[in-house]
Amino acid sequence: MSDNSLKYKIIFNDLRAKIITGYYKINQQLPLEKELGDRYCASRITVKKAMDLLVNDGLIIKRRGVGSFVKGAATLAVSAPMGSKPFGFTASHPDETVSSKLIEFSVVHPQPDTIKNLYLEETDFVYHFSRVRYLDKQPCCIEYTEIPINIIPGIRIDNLMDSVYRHIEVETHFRIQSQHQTVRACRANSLEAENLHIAMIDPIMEIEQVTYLDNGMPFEYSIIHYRHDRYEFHNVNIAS
Amino acid sequence: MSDNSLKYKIIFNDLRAKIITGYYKINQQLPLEKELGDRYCASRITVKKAMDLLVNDGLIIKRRGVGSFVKGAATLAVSAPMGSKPFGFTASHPDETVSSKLIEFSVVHPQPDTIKNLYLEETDFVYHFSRVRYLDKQPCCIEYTEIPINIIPGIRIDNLMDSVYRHIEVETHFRIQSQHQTVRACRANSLEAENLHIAMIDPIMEIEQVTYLDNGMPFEYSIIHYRHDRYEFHNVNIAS
DNA sequence: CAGTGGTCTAGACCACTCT
DNA sequence: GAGTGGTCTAGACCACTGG
Repeated sequence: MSDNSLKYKIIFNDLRAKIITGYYKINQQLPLEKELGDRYCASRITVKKAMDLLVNDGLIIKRRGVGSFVKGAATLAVSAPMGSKPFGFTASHPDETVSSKLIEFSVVHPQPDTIKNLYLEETDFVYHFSRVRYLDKQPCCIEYTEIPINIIPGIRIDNLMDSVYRHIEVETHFRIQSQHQTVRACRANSLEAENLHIAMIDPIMEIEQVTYLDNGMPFEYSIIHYRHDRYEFHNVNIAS
Repeated sequence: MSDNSLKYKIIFNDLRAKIITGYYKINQQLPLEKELGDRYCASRITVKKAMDLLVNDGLIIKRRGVGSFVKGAATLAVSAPMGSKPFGFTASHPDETVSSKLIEFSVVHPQPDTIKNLYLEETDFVYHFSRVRYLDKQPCCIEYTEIPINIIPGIRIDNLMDSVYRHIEVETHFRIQSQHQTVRACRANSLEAENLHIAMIDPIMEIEQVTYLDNGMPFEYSIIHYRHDRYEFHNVNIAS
């Protein structure tokens, strides 16, 4: 999966590292596509593909007739090395200690929002669970999740104390391919106030998300409520 | 600008419209890249480029050895037609009546966050203004903005009642090229509570953003506070 | 005018899925 | 084995920038 020996990924990762570490400085011009092609023994098209990915991540801009330049916000931009895009709470925090407290775990019929987003029937069954998630012992968010038992069978309590996504990728031959998210602000309820150690008037960042397997099937509907001081969402928009 | 006679944009827009209108239904297989190439008189590479853009927008998935399929969340996905990516409040709400109330407008030295994000000196001058923004007369958000006078000269009060971005694209030869955003939840202050017609305990969606011209220069630092019930943020993540 | 990146093609080969 | 999409190339032409 995600083979990093591909030329365009090698070039992307190499240029990305040189930008982030400051080898290429802000506003500095990058080598020309043709020259990078020679350097990496790649065609101009392959170099262009790698550099277009850097544009999408907000690290560089390209100006026709002029050249390519490191963007001002390069070090702040949302950019991960190719082949290591993280999905899920555990994978998103590799440098911190992730722990969980299980609030609820049952098998029930799906909620209306789950039915709608995962294309289920009222009579289907789903794993229904909620967890408080901690980073280095500090409460960070509460997740409310439903996963159909037909798609991902065999979830047990010990999976919930660890990473559910890891269980899925290990126990099935599927990979997690994509995630659609909606971000909102809302207020905490009493359960959240107690478990996240906040006041009920404190704001909450709500993420509503549907996660997809690599066969195109949506397998998870989840609402995540973050402490507002433990989460922010980064985004880059590029004109078409 | 953004020439829509390009083949890959035509193909992207056409397929996108057919997915959104339901001509291609959820989970339905799209025609093969080769067949679409014949149909649009384009090479397979050009068709692939258009379809990869659909993947990025969350409208389809591609499975090697199998084909391409309309994604479940296709109609909910974040996708705009090529050549019409909107930047700014006015352009993002073409179907509603946008109006503004000016709270403050002055020329001052930049705030520390502006200095840091736009690479200014303490001794530079910026336009400093804040506006309440209304959709169909309903208060929606407050924007707090600073723009260096050296980069975009000639902003006047009547520009602030309209779209500042439109003023920039009309009065300068620059285009707005990209925007880096950070999204958070926070609480309203008394000014916001009064102007947005909400309570001080109500949550707020905060967008902190830096906007770039097509020469790579950041020209605007802005904080936008939205009513939590008038804004949500959509996002699609694709594994690399 | 020379030189940049943008688009597009034809063709090749590979990795993968399904039967 | 047949057929899909993924990667990569060499080469062409175009649009744009700057001197």
